[in-house]
Amino acid sequence: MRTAGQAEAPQKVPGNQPKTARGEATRKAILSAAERVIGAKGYNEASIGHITSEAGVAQGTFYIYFKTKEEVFSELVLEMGRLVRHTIADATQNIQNRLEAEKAGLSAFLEFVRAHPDLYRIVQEALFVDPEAYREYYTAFEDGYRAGLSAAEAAGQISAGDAETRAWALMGIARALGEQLVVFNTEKPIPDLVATAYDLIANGIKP
Amino acid sequence: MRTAGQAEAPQKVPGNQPKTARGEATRKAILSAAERVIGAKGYNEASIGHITSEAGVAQGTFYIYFKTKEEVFSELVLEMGRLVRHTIADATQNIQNRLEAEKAGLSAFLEFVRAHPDLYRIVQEALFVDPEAYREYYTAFEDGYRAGLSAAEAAGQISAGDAETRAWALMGIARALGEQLVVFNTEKPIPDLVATAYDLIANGIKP
DNA sequence: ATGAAACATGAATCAGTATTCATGTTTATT
DNA sequence: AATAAACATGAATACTGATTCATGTTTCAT
Repeated sequence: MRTAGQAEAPQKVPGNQPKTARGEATRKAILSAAERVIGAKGYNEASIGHITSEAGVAQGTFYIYFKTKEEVFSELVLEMGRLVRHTIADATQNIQNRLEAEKAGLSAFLEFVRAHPDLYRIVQEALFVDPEAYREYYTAFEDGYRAGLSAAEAAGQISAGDAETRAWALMGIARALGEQLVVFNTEKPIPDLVATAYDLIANGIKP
Repeated sequence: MRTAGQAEAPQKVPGNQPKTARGEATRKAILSAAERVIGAKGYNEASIGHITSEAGVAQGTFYIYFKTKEEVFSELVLEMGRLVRHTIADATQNIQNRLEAEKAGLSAFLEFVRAHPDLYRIVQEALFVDPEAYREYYTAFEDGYRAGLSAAEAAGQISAGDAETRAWALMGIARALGEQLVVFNTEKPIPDLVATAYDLIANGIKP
């Protein structure tokens, strides 16, 4: 475990790591069922019974792999964070110009959100179920974002301005548009959303 | 109703409207206690017992004024919506220039959020507890926002661009900065946040 | 002043559901 | 093929907490 290669937080030990292929598969099935069920019903309405029956295992099996209901939830939030950051990093890593990277990153984020609406809602709910995971999720983002903006400013690719506040504002834009897709089911195609947002981010709205 | 003047939604009948001054006071006490308790602990952790004891009344008294736990929650979300819209409308109504109005509105919003952190968290949680109230909250905002942007565009006060998407993006910025205050407890003074955000909104970040 | 409507009480009900556990079954190693 | 460790089961436990209700108390119109 602790996956050399990525090196994520080494703190808390998971309930139980599977030691055979069968166990591995069962754990994954439960995690994936939890994503769907919690994403759809919310944390409180989603019972262990719902999750295990969706996963096709007995109720007690859940506790072989997770200590508590909250633990599986936290794991989902962490996974969401890793996936999103990875997706965005992939989409932007070869782009030198910051403004172009901004556009590509936003687009990749929105595609991801549309493909994983459950994970999106789970992160929202983390504010109440697991506040620390929630803060970590956004703080990890903000760290990278701010660093990118500072570098771009130093390189003269963007104008001067407080990188931290800008990072939060830009994340807010992405989040709001993601919510359009997942919660409000807008008809607008992602490229249109990205185009409008990009124009706002690059040029502002002054005449 | 699309809000002529005040005229809020007349649809659903509340559990029970008080008919005496005493009842009025008790109902208000419960509602206010609910705001504090639910805001602090979240919907699920906040029990009726917590709320009534915070309000200084017996448990059964709750059900004289509210049919269910969910009903008091929904009422809080509605109240939050009314208050925020009212606050922003007040702060911007005498400002002709759209960009200036944007700045004043954002500032008023952030001050409000700082003064009512509980209400802010309650709206977030509505996505799971009462999704319809959540959508109404943001849709009501968006309606006004979009109309304002369209008018400003027609008047040549801002550049051309899709008003709906812009409205969502700008709301996203406000929301993200509000979260900075309430969830992440930033040290930055509100005027600094507003200044950075305003520069972004007006001019963008291109060099 | 008085009776009916409003309001208030808090103990009892009732249901849901997270978690545990005693008991089997499967897998991997020898 | 035998055995210990892993894995799986689902019924039983244990507890929480929303809602109800039978019984007072207060308010107010007459």
